[in-house]
Amino acid sequence: MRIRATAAATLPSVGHAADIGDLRDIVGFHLRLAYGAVYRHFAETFSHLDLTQKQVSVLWLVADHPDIAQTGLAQRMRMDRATTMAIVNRLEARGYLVRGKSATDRRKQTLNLTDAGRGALTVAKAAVREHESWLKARYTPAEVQTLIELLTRLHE
Amino acid sequence: MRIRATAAATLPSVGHAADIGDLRDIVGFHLRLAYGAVYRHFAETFSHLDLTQKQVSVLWLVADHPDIAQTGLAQRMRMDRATTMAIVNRLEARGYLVRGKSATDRRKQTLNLTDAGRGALTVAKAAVREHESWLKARYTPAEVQTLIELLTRLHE
DNA sequence: CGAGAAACGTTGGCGACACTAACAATCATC
DNA sequence: GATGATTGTTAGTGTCGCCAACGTTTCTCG
Repeated sequence: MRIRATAAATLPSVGHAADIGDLRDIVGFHLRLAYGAVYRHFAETFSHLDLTQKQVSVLWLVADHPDIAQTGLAQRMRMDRATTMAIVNRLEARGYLVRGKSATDRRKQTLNLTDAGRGALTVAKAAVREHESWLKARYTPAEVQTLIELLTRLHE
Repeated sequence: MRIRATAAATLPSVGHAADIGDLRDIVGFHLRLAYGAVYRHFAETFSHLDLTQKQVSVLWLVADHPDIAQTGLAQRMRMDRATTMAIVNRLEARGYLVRGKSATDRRKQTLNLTDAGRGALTVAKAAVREHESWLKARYTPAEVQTLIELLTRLHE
């Protein structure tokens, strides 16, 4: 991700009146914009950690599921096997997790966090909480539940 | 995007029981999964057209706003100027839109659809309708409204 | 049991995008 | 009229999604 503390925005600021016509009725359009906004804020919040959403999710899942295989990760995150490889490689190179041999199935490998990985995850979780409260600030608790419920129907 | 009619999925199918632990409470996580699911379905629906969400959105917006400048597009779609360039270049290369000189401001350029672009948009809009009904099939009309409303708060 | 099918990890390649950084031309403003 | 901002542009980097193909290992089924 490589986020700098940066200035020099090339992203034109929107003066709050950009009409988008019929596009306003397209759920997919709003989903994309919302995703983009959240993605950007996440990147900001994590600029000091140099971690992406994906990377944090992987650390998180590996912590929750020791000895998980790459395929398990891929399933839970709806990722391609190849993409999973790339992410695991990156995290392994940074010393946040290690691959091991599976005892039960020699095709598989186990994934586990290192101490450094656990440390990074702890810091990352704090940042996630911050990010989430930025996000949730626009909603009542009930609305948050509704939103999660509605989004879940989309990916289940 | 380059979508083939394809077989040979490298994306492991998920057997509907993938537990994700605490991650279940993270709005951002659901948003990412939902976005991914919608993105994938969109790509499928548009495989015969070879158009991405972004490209369709740009065609749509240019049709609604003749003579719009690239900055206008970028604002409405929350895109980087550089990214906007890339997309406009692609669409121009395919003969779907043309750049022209602005009469009022010689820094700006006007964007307009060609006949081919209008034709593509017409077909694309039909595909969008199909895509949207796939998406909306999981919701009541009221829920659709709620979802749009909640998502809008995230990007406005 | 043994052969073929399936799963797992791996690699390489392509395309889409986001973001940065820097530049020239053109306004806008004082 | 000089200064600073805006617009389009190019170039580069990094993330990620998907496909294709391969070797190893396991499963399935005749």
